Parts: sequence; structure tokens; C-alpha cells
Amino acid sequence: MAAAATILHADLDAFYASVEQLLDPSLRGKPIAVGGGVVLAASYEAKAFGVRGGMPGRLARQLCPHLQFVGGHYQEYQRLGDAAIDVVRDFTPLIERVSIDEAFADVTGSVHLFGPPVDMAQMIRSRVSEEVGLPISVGVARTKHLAKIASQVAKPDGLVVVEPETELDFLHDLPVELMWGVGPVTKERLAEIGVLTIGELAETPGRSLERLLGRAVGGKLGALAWNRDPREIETHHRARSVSAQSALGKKPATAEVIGPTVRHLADRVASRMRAKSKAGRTVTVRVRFADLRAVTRSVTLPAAISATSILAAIAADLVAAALDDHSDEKVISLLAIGVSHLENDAALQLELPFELENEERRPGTEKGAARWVLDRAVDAVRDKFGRESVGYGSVALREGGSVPDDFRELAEKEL
DNA sequence: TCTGGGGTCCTAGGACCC
DNA sequence: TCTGGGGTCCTAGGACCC
Repeated sequence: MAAAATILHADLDAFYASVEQLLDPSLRGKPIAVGGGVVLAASYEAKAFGVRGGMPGRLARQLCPHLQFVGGHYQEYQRLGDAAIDVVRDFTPLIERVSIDEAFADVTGSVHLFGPPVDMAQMIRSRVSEEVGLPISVGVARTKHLAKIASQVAKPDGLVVVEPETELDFLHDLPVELMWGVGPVTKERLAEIGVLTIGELAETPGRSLERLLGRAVGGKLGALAWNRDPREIETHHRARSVSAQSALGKKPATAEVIGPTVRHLADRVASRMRAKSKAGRTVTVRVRFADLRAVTRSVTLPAAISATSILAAIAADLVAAALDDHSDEKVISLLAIGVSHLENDAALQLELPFELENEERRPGTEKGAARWVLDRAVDAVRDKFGRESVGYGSVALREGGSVPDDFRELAEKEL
């Protein structure tokens, strides 16, 4: 006997744009976009003109001349996103929060309390609408993959239930790009062999898919097309990497540009690691050139680090190495720093005495330890007085950035 | 269409060890 | 000295997701 459809996928519609329309009633019914240089979210009125998330602002304006750019209520995004997901949490503790505006829920054990899953989905939708004021779409199915597709089909502001008996009928008429894991490249590769729908994908031999897309992607898509989705709800997962990047427009690849940027990024990454009591062994940098081609350089250390100055020094070396290998490139458009191979750093969890002695006055103290103490001191001051109160001499960097730091803070928040 | 920021996972080749 | 096979780690790049 087939299991019942008890997985919910709840997804707020056009989230940032809906929040802006909630906060400012004069924006309701109008084409708006959140963002500036790039569209972070578009209202459904804007989507009707072809405006999409991730689209350059200039293009969006061409498509929709009356498009109004709004935004900046980042605290509200977090608050309202949490409030909506908390409504789902009232029905089950088995929640997997995917992002600020989206979560899976397993309500198998809640049926005896709240009735069938479709009733719970409807209650969630009306409660989010009434208590939070935002439209939310819900998909209900037996697996995560189907529930996710169902919520996409349900949008905007809808509910779709996929009963176990109708799963393949539901799935096989849909275009392949609705599948989890099919992006632009995979869609194009499939189109080249005449595969446009999930049904056509299901009919394609597994060997052909693996040859075309690689073993992992081909195997996974083949399984999903036949509705075999082994994924379970994961209520918590730990971070595997921490990174930060900064788009630079077009800047000369000089020490004056690279030095401050690397320090700023290293500061962001390292302070976030310390806040989570993490340290990492692998440092990766990414350098993007004027033509948007990007290269990465990485190094794996014998011991994990989390000190800003050490990370900055290693990252600077890696950037220099990458530029050395591409000495014909004179202009860069992006720098990124990441740290992976994360470990829990027990030492970081200690409350250390708040002292700022310099290295010379601490005989026997290794430089790394002194730097680490300094970093912890900076973290503590920032906790008290705010992020801008102490810097590493690179605060003047912000003028070119198109995405406010508040938004970055939001994106990096533990969900 | 030349575009942000933070992530995850996969692939392929090479080094190294047993 | 040469050779085989398996496993693991590292590095660079790429696709994808929100």
C-alpha cells in the first residue's frame, strides 16, 4: 500500500515584493521590484512583463517601463518570513527550512490532531494570510520533490495536492525545468536529445542520461522522473562552508583595489565563523575578470583557522597566485573568499579575558593566538556597539556596492 | 543577458599510501 | 625494478539552488 501524501512544501509568493506591498499599500497592484542593480524579487504585476529575479535592473526597466524599484526593509523580511514559517511549525516540529521564505514539513504524525494534510495546508494558507498578511502557496504530496513541484504549480497564492495514485500523471506532463536539479545547462542538454517533459525524461534510458549529464545528475534525474525521491526532511544541517564576495564593477587588478577588498571579505568571513565557533582548514578565493570568466585558487592547511588577519594574509597570497597565472588580465570584476572543511572550535567557545596586549608584551605567546585574542575583542565590541564601530581599516570600501550590508546580514543568517 | 550574494554537490586529474 | 588496484585527499572548475 502506498504511503499517504503528508509532505507539505510552503513557499511565500514573490516574497520581498509582497512584503513591500504589505508595508506600503500604495504599491499594491503595481509592478514593483526589490533591488537596484539586480532584481532580487519582482511582484506578480512585474512578472507579467517578464521581469524575473536575478535580472539586471536595466533590462527589467526595458521590459517594464513603469517598474518601480523599492526595498530595504530587510529586518521586516526576516521578521515576516519567521512569522510565516512559525505558523507551519504550529502543525509539526518536523520542519526543514530551506530559505527565508520556504519550508518543508512532515505532517504524518499530526493527522490525528488536525485532520488530513489538505486541511492543514488550507489552515496554514489562511492563517498566514490573516496573521502575517502575505500570500503563501502550498504543495502537498508523498515526497519532497513532488511537494515542491506542487507548490510551484500552485503559485500564485494556491494549493495543489498530489494524491499518490495520480503522481506519475501529474509529473509526466510537466516541463523538465520544474525538476529540482535542472537548470539552464541541463535543460539545454536535454532539449538537444528531444527531451522536454518529465515524461520524456522518464522514457530515456538511464545509460543515455548518465552519458549526457554525468553519473550523479543523470542517475538522480532518472530516479526523480520515475518518482523515486529518497530525500527525507532534515530538521537541521550544519554549514559546510562560509564565504563572502564583492562585485567590483570593473576595477584595475592593483594592490590598492585588492588589499582593502580582501581584508574586508576576510573580516566578514572570519567574524561569522567565530560567531558560530567554527574554524576551517581550506581557504578558497575566486577572482572574476572583466569578461566574467572566473578562476579559483585554494589551499588546505594542516590546522583550522578563524583569525581575520591570518585568513586575509592567506587569501591575499592566493589572489596574487591567481593573478600571476593570468598576468594578461588587467581588470577584475569580483573577488570572493571562502573557508571550508569547517570544524567546531572548542577554544572559541571559551570566554576569554578581554585584553588587548600586543605581541611583544606577551612573551611565549604565538602570533596566531594574539591575533585571535584581538579578533575576539573586535567581535565583542561589535556585539555591543554595532558592526561599524570597529573595522580593519577598510570601511571606506562600501560606495560601489549595489547590495546593502543589511541584506548580506540577512542572507547569511542561520535559518 | 553580460548579472548579486551565500551556499551545496559533483567531476576529473594528480598525489600519495597500502 | 616494474607493475596492478583500491582508497583517500587535494585542487580547479562547473551546475545548481534560494
